[in-house]
Amino acid sequence: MKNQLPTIKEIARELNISISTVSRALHDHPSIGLRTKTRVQELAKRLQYEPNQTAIFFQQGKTFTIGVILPELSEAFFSSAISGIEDEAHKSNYTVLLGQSHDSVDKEKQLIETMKKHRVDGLLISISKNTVNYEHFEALQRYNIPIVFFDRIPKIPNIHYVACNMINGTVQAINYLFKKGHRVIGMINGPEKLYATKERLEGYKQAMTKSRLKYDPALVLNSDLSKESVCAATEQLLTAKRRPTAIVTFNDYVALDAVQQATKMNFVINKDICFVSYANLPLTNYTAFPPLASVEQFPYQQGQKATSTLIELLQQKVNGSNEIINATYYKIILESQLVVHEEH
Amino acid sequence: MKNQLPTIKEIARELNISISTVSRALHDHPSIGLRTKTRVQELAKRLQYEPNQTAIFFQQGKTFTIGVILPELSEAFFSSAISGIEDEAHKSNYTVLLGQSHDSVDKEKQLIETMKKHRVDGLLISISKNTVNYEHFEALQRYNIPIVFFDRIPKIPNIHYVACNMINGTVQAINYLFKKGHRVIGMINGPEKLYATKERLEGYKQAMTKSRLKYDPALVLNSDLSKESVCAATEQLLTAKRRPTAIVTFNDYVALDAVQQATKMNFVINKDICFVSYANLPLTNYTAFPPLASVEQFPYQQGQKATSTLIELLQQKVNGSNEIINATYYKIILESQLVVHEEH
DNA sequence: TAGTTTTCCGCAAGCGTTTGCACATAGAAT
DNA sequence: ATTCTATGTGCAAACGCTTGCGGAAAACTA
Repeated sequence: MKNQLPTIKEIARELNISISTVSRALHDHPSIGLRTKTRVQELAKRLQYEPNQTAIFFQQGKTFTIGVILPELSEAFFSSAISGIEDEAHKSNYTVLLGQSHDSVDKEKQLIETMKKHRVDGLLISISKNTVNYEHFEALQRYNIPIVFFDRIPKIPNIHYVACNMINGTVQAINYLFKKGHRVIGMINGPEKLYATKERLEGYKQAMTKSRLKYDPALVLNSDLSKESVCAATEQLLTAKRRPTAIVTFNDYVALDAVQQATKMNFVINKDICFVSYANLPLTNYTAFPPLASVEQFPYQQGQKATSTLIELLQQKVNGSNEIINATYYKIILESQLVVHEEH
Repeated sequence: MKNQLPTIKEIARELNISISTVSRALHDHPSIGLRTKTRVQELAKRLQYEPNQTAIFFQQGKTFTIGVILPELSEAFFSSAISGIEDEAHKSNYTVLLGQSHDSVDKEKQLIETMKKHRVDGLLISISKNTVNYEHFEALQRYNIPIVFFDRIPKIPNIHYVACNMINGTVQAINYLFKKGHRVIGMINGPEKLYATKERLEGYKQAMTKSRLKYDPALVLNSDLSKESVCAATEQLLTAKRRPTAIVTFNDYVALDAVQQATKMNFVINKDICFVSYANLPLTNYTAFPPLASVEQFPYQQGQKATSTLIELLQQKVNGSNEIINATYYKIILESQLVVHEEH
């Protein structure tokens, strides 16, 4: 009752042929006669033979597995992204090995070790927001494991990445508000060091100058995204002498907190003060005062694109001569897009 | 410039000892002299040697990988669950291979094939809501791959599972409403065939009879969770001659849709009509009229528990005599819990 | 000193597959 | 009949590692 799974060896024995013939027959190799080919295939089916992938992985030095490291699975953005990743990987018969860093650098390093051990063919990474040191990524070069970063990308030169251009989306957001007559527009931005924060600020500046409103630094506040800091920022903006009539917030959650705070301060939403944000989460359909518009960042598509890029990279590695120093790096920018919710 | 990774073979050659000695030295095997042990370990470190896991996987017939199949990663419940799974697996040095079925039976079958190919040690599954046939799970028995189902569990006898008892939570919900003075309590339930639906109904009946309110089938409506069907159900309940003053809804999203519909019909929420639901999503903090209370189902904990159970099962397989017919099946029930939001 | 134990290490098999190469058998061409 | 080409098939090595077993050298016992 060993219940051992059948191997090509058994098939070979039972048919009195060599294992190499069996292997080739199973792969439809041209140099195998039709007779034996069918005999083998039929017995294989009867025995419910399935190749032992671990043996093949080992033998081929390839696992058809891509590792994914991201900060937090339960965040809507990332769960959409991983969804796109998984779907895209599955199309090309790759599987997804998963790890979340919980925004901890240590965990991130550990995960990279694990991925390395598991000999993933490639890696998709969205870095932890505390990561400032990038050696652990570079170490992977030795192993010839390509990485494609997505969304949260490190600031080092020679990397592949997929990201969403927030500048453009921000410009659209400001222009939208401008067209609705707003002239004093505030911004509650994210943590200063984040790339995403910089891009939003950049977009803000561009749009303001283009609209011939001058850029007033007092109207742009950073927050660490906690409820407290958002409320504080909201209060500061709404009590300033140059009070904005509209505020662009770092994401939908920030917008919701800000709306709450503004309401508490007896401002009438969409009359005294309007909000526009990023993310376009489904929940905004249900809130009393959703942001007037949201900049959509297409997490699912980002995930898909990052995955297809990685897989392309992997194909190149197989086909091309091993040692072409691949001097070209993919830097893929998806455009963000303003989605307007209310039409009144 | 082959950039080949070092193997124990190289270490052996360089030190003029056998590979078995190297292997044992690396594993701190007692029968290796301290001298050679340190020599080996130092060279290994210098060469940045790392064992080739795929070789080990193959050799040991074990991958330290657990497969996870669930319907939809971007649903809040499942993204929390996977988060718990990943965290728990990581604690025991297991990795997570991921697949989402998108509630499609075919995809689910494919994924099981993939997982089988990858020789995962065990499987965690939350079945697609369309799955009625369970052969593809049973086929895994042959491979000695244990499965632990979680949350969405199939109706077959001999399985391991982790689930959340919704009966109790439902009873709590009804009692809560009862204490607040409600005597006519409606329910917008989910798709009829779902186990979760049955449990909620069961809890509803129990609580109603216990509170000496008789069970009125007209007050319980099923929905397919789409916005349309929820609105229809809401309308039907609110226009019935025996109109409920409170409604228990299948989950928070349903509650939000129902609230919208009720508002549209000029009912004043929390006065004319109250809502209680399941899930306790964070978004409910932000909505204008969140449900008064929510039954929390602890997805993260469910994920954790399912994972630790599976790992325990895997240990047993290793230790115990191979052929103990393990007649005991884990049937783990977490208790749901009512979380009250408003205190007025 | 001879026998006994302990300490340390190497040999080789085995895990399941793929694949370059040699080789056998057939029929075709000379 | 002899040489030549297809056409099939088998041999054996390789992938990197673990592990049972046997055996040499060193340490100890009497």
